[in-house]
Amino acid sequence: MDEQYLPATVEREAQASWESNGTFQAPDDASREKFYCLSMFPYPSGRLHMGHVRNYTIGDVISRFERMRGKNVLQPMGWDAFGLPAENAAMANSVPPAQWTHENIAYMKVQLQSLGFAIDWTRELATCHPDYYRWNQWLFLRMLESGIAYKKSGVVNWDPVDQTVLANEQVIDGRGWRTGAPVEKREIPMYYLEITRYADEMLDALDDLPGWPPQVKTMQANWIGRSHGVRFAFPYEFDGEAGRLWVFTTRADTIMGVTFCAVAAEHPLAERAARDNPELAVFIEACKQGSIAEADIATIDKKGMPTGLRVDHPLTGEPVEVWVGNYVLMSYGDGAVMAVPGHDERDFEFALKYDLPIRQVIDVPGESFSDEAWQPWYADKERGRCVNSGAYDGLDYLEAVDAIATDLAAKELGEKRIQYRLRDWGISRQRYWGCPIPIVHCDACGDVPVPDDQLPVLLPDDCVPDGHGNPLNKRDDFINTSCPACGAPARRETDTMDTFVDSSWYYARYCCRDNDTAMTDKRVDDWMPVDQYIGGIEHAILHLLYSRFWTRVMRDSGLVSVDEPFTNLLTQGMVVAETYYRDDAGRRIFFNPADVDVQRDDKGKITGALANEDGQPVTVGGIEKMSKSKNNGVDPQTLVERYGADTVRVFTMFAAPPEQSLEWSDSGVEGGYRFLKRLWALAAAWQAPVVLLNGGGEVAPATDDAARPLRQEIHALLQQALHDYGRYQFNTVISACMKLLNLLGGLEAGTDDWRARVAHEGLGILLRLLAPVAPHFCHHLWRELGYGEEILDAGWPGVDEAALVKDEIELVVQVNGKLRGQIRVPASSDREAIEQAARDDANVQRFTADKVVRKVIVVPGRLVNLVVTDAN
RNA sequence: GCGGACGUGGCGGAAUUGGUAUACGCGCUGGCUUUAGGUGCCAGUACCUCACGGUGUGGGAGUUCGAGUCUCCCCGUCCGCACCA
Repeated sequence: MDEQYLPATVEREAQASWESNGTFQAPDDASREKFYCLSMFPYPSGRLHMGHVRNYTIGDVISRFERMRGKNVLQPMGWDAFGLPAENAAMANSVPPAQWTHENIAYMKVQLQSLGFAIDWTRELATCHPDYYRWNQWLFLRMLESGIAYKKSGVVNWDPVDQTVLANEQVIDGRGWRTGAPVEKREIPMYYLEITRYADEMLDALDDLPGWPPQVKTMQANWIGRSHGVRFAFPYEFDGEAGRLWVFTTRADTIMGVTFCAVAAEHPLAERAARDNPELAVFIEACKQGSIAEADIATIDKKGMPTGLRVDHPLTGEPVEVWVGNYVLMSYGDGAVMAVPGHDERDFEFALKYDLPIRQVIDVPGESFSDEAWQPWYADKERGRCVNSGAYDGLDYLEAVDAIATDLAAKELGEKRIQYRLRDWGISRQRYWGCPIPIVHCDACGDVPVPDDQLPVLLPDDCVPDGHGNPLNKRDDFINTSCPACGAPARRETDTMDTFVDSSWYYARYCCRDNDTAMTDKRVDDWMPVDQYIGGIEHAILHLLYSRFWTRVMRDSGLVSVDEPFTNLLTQGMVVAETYYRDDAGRRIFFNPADVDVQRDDKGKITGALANEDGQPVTVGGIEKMSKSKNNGVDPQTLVERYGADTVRVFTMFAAPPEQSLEWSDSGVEGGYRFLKRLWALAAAWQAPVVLLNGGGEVAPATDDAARPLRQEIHALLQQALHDYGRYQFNTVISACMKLLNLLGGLEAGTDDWRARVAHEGLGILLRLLAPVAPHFCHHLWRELGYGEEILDAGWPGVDEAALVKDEIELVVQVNGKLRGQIRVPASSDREAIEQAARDDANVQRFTADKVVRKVIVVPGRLVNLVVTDAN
């Protein structure tokens, strides 16, 4: 074998071998134990970034690990190929999004292959392909039939200059990103999916997902936001016209503290009041400025204006002023809220600002009410009792809510109600590069679904967006069609679907990608659910919730038999790196980490950095997520070319556990490379004796006494590595591999038989442990040293329990919890013997001599703690 | 604003889940090898102290024989918020 580790050669050969043997094609064989390992598919943005490399390396390590444990592993890959960036690139380069997307896919596929991922490429799919998106359309039509899909008006960001709908991302500080014009909210008709129909089921099912991180489940539960409360109405009569202002509250017990109501700017009452109140009309118009993003709405200055209208308190009949509030959302509940400034912080601030009355109606133990000192204390449901509330005085939360709901119901003005924060999913996008919504608009028949036999509605692939609306609207060949119902000339819907639709079921399609007559088939049930799903924490809510919803819709349509798509979920951390910059005439210029030289003091502490181009200092700007704007990204391609894929994989897995953020470090990569080179050198040095042993059939482990301590350590490290593989903590797996190498490093394998056997056993274990992480490297050495043909099929190493047995154990001795000594005792020692040995230790006696031992704690295998006090 | 995380040497991180804090790697210091080296190898490296010993896991309190780990309060950083994917 080569004395030198040449990654390019090793990796080329290994990849060619896997390719020609079809090693990673997962057979549809339901008789074998399956493992479906899935990483979130990439958006084909152009080149792989380190976040992709990390995501797919984690998935690949798990796939190879499960395969070596004997499972039939499916690891597919595809492309989330519709989306906004392709339209932006089209505008910048005058290239159709389709062409740009396909070129990116071709390039990134080569990159993925160069990293040696164990992917079954025969199942590759792209969501922009008609074979895929036709099933989006087909299932959408089923949802229309079942009523899950429906049409209603929704609010979008509108750029009045470009006359186009903007994504939240395209709104910067309330203005359109290209025009700088203040963005307006505009209502348009859209299609919605009734995800709220599954709100209860999806919420309750979270308890049955033990393989999901608790924080993700908490986030989903909060997002669904099931709350128990009362929906009730304030009756009114204006100019002889009677009506009801409906609101929802979870704090019906505070209803007697209502001092005003607030409605959204789009609320009918606001519009009515504005008819003869120009000032209010101006205010309402102002409220309609700005983006629809909830984060923006929630952080704006809370402003309001009185409508001059008064409604009646449903229980007391007192008049209650109605205000318009810019913080009230029309899309949530009924677009109106009751305000109880005495017991709600936001209402309290609003009341102070506009000098509205504040009334205490809940007793707050230990707090006294006064206008100056009152802190709006959101009375604890367990403790607060009603005061100043007439008939409800003295009732606790539950009693008060019951009594008030009963009284409201008697007047037919309200009832208890369960409400969700979750809103139905609006899927219409006024964009070109997406899946067409299969609807035809006919003057006579209205909105007519496209019949199944006319699917797919093909998206023209040669449009070039120009930033002024959806280019499909200018494509007569797309728009003009005939009505499927009456045959008259009609127009196609030009809205496309949210790209979250595409990503809501791709995991199922991998299982039956070649089926051109049905969305799913039996093979989907054989592979599903996904055993391990891996992706960024940023998808914790939306993508995962939509996928859980879509799976249930498919289940209820008889397309899959599972309830949940993903049994286990791993949310990987971000890839971050140091930033470097200079401020130049008000502009901040960022330097790539590869283009600066870091300065350190004698202790290795960073003192500054110099730019390579001119040797002048740059500012060290802190650790940030790798991004184009901060120019702190590292190109995986360059690294693979310099060090090989295995080194990149080793570093990526070693630098941090999968869930934590991973900080980039050039010297850390060097460390990974050094490790592989040292291991290679060891294998080269041991080649002769190991190959000799492997040539003679089954190799028995060394039984000599001299081998015992080494074998004990080898198997202890193996045990730790197996434990950490089991919990997917790969950084400590690699740590164990490094320790194994350090341990084996001093062994002269060629000098006698027991050393050769220990070397053979240790190296065999090490190569298999490392194989999922550095697959090309281990594949190569496994063959070179004669262990066998394919390390993937070599079987997973197991701990030799007999080798772990120790004659003597070490224990530490504490006195009052402080470390005072170490003792060695026979492993068979009982509690008394251990305690006596601890008391006898010379250094321990220094600290116990003039004290009284009150208590002795013996933790087997770990420590002895002597609790002492002064003699008196 | 709401929701969810995180905080340990100069740095990334470890701590078998309440039991020796800092494993492994990087960096740094010193030495050896090499024609040379940005290669390789060896040793040292939390802080204070000559030492005995003491201190130390963002800050403050608490539970415990024992807390990085559990509880409460505070500070800081990061992620998501429905049209980025």
